[in-house]
Amino acid sequence: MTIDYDNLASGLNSTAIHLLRRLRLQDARLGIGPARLSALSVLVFRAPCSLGQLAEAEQVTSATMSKIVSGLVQSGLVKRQQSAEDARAVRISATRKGRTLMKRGQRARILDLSARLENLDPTEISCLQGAVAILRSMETT
Amino acid sequence: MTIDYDNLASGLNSTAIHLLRRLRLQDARLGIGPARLSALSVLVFRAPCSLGQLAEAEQVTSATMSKIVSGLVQSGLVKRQQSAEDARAVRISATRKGRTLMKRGQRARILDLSARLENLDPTEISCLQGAVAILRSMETT
DNA sequence: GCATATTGTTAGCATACCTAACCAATGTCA
DNA sequence: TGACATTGGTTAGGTATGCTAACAATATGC
Repeated sequence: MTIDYDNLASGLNSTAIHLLRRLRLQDARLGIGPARLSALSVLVFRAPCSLGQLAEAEQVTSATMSKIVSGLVQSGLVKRQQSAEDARAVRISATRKGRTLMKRGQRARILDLSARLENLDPTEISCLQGAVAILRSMETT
Repeated sequence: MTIDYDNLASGLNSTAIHLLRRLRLQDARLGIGPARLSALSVLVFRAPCSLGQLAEAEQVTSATMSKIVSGLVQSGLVKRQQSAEDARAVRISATRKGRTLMKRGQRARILDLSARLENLDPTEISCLQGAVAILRSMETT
């Protein structure tokens, strides 16, 4: 059996981009875009970290992450603090406002994507969960 | 059994954004980004269409799609033609160069994402294929 | 014929990505 | 100890991509 990897790759590209476009609409109501939300969730659900660590977790350059963080700081969702171990580095953590927004953000997702997920049967759900896990493991390969 | 829809939704968001970031790096070598590639693939693998139809297929506004198409036209990958049925409308189709690129693009994906897909076992592959199909059907819900 | 709806383009704005350049702090080695 | 290399982060410049608003041309329906 020949597996059409190209077709699958193309399908992943297209579904990913469409999914993000839909989520972008939802996120706009929170006044925050996908990149900022993704970075903020790392800080809220994992731990405060350095800018370089955050950039690595999010797979962008530190230049890009510096800008994303600046936007988050401006919105009062995260704060930059001088690192105790290294004077070059900064430690970035979520503010109370940022943590609250993540909770509200999750609520908004329930109304849209999660609601659509609820229309699926359990095999489809576990299929998606499996796909997420696979793609995650591929990220670290 | 309680399904954590929020966690799955969040996982889908995060894996989608990371996947696209990785693809963006690859696509830059082809001189085309994910949005243009997605639009081009609609024209190549489905059919030429109007700008509004393309915008709808890609779930963006016609203003956005006008810009994406302008970039594709500038790269010689698609062409705009006056519609025969409606003087307001344009008909957008892939050029030979655009069709060739889709083939070459697919080849380049083999070297990156497709290559990583090749490391997966068949159950993982069919899981991803299933996920793409599920997400596609969710798009039209 | 005229009011309204449709189609697509452009302007303006914001976000998100990159590379390049730069500076300060830290680490390494003779 | 000091010269040099590396690290960490910021800013500038540029491109792409998303939106809304405004507009012109065309199509539709009364």
